[in-house]
Amino acid sequence: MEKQITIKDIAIALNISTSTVSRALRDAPDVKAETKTAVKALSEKLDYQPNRLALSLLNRQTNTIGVIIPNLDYVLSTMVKGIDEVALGAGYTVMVCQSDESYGREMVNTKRLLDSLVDGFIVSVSSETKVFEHIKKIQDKKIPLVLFDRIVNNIEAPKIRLDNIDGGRQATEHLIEQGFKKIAILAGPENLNISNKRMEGYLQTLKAHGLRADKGHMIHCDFNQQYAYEATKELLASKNRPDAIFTISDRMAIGAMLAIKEKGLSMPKDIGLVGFNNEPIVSLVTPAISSVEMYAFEIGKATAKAFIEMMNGGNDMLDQEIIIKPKLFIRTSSKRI
Amino acid sequence: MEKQITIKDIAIALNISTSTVSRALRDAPDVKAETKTAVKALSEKLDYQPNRLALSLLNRQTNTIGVIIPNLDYVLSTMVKGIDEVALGAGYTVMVCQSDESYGREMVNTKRLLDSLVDGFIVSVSSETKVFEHIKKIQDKKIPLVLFDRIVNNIEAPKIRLDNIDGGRQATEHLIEQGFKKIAILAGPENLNISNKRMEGYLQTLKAHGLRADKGHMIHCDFNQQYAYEATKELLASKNRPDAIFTISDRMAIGAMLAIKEKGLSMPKDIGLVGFNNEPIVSLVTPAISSVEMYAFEIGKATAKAFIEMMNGGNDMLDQEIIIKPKLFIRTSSKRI
DNA sequence: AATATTGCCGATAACGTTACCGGTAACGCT
DNA sequence: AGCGTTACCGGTAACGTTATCGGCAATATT
Repeated sequence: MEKQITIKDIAIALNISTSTVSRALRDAPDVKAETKTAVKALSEKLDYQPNRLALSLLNRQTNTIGVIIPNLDYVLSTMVKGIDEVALGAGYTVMVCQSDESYGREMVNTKRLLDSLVDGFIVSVSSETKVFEHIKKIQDKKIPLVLFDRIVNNIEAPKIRLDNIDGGRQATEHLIEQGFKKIAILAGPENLNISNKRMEGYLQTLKAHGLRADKGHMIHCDFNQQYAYEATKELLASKNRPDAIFTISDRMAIGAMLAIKEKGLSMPKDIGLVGFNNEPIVSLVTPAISSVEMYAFEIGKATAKAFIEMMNGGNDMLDQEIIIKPKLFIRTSSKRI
Repeated sequence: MEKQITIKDIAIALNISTSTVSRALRDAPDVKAETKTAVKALSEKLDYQPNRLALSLLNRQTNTIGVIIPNLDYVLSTMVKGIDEVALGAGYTVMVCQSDESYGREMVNTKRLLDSLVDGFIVSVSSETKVFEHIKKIQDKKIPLVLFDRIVNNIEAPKIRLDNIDGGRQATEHLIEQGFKKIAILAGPENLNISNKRMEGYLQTLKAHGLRADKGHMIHCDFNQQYAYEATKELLASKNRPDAIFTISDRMAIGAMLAIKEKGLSMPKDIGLVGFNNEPIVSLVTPAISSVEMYAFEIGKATAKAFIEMMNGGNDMLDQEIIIKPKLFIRTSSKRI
């Protein structure tokens, strides 16, 4: 709010031109050593900081990345941390905007950042988003875009994501190995890609082992422990009660656990349980819950790296898809043998 | 990256001056209606968006708030959500930078945002920060600053925080009421204000009830469940074993719970436990943990409101301190009667 | 001695926008 | 007819910075 120190101030004080000040500060070869030291000394003394707005206007780049995410839960926070780390190292500042799982908010955020404020976008779409015009608008303006985690298939951009099918496969495979026969799945909203992929892995694995996928054992519910709790209560009350539950998030696993305990059933004897994300919490509850680690921090770092590579002219990356392999951590909740 | 549409393009296309285009777009009174409609139609067609950088350079304001926080845990995420909501409504964009509890990162982030990128700061300092020159620098430049949650006392700025003493008091009072006599406290790093205040409430309450505060029952440890777990193991092994533990965060409470269970002790019979933050998780573990709700979302909203008020010329707010009252939620882990 | 090269620096334009000043034409008033 | 008023619009400067060009000495080259 105070008047900023500018190169003009320094120029006037030293009775030289702003051009020379600018050159001296950037150590250009055609400035007398004497002048350079004088300029540097004074700018140090006045605590001169170049105005990044002016530079951005001139260079048409802000060194800022717009990150749009649906919320700040454990997984996404961790991913953002990874993005942050790499971006900072490469000289970028990160602007994080939460869409709060709302399509409207996502659009508003995109529009705001689009007004020449960011050099590019890193986006994970909200679960509510079904139309992608705002995303395509980014690309129409030829602004670099990288998608991560919750990706959109029919958009041509570098994509960094977990191998969700494999995650679903590992969880299901493990439950089958442990002797569970009637494995239910608690999935997320119906149009949520990551959820559907995990379910795909689940279905593939059941089929591969000649097991039938019971329609009543495939539940879609909101990404939320309360819903998971209620859905599990229903599952446990149904006449074809499952003997294991695979939930596509740890929050949901904990909701399920609550319902299981309430029913007086024990894990893993009566019911096996496997979650997803491998949040720290799963090893702190009793019984500790098996869960699929998705390496969120690594995904974040890989995303930022892909973004930076793209900024450095990697337009050949448009069809690249980096797929991180998950890994199941087996704990008490599902370990029978 | 693509050439942006500017008022110049519109001016040339309509064969008028940029000044007129600018006025037409802003509905200035001295533009012919005919011209206005032509300008608006064309700018609509070309999808013209004003360049915020140019505007910011001109007006010396970016409509951006720099938010600096130590990490993105549950509490801070929730606070950021509150800040976001209010800021967005007031036309501000929020730039969130994590310092990762590191003094160095905090300084770097502050410096970056200071380069004429943000109109003001909303800061929660890292637990590692003991020197506040970077914060004072913000004020030297007369840039609005609001502190929240982890505040710094000897800086004159609006402060929004929880009544941490009262939180510590409520937790301790409750444990005493339930008949616990030897109440230990697991606190955070020694220079962390919020931790010290909660401990102050704890000490005050013990004293008020004529209870002695055992030095060995006051543990400082890192803000982290692993450390809490180990600290609790030691506590339980000591000859003067406490009969209740108050931890200043829920993460620590869960670490403590692990150690208690491992030792084969039961809550609340052998040991009472109270946490802080009231994260959703505490009601999902067994036993459910009593915890002090700190209304993080409200604190976030109040912070952003104070910030905006300050931007609108409220320099009289410099000594204002908004203090949110916490509320203990009693659950099984501490309920004896 | 004439020319070329080098070292150093200043002026200008540009990035996109708006505030401010000024100008022109048409019209109304005396 | 002469003046002021109104409606509308254009030109310029400014925000802070750097790229580009050009200029002027001093030195080096032939």
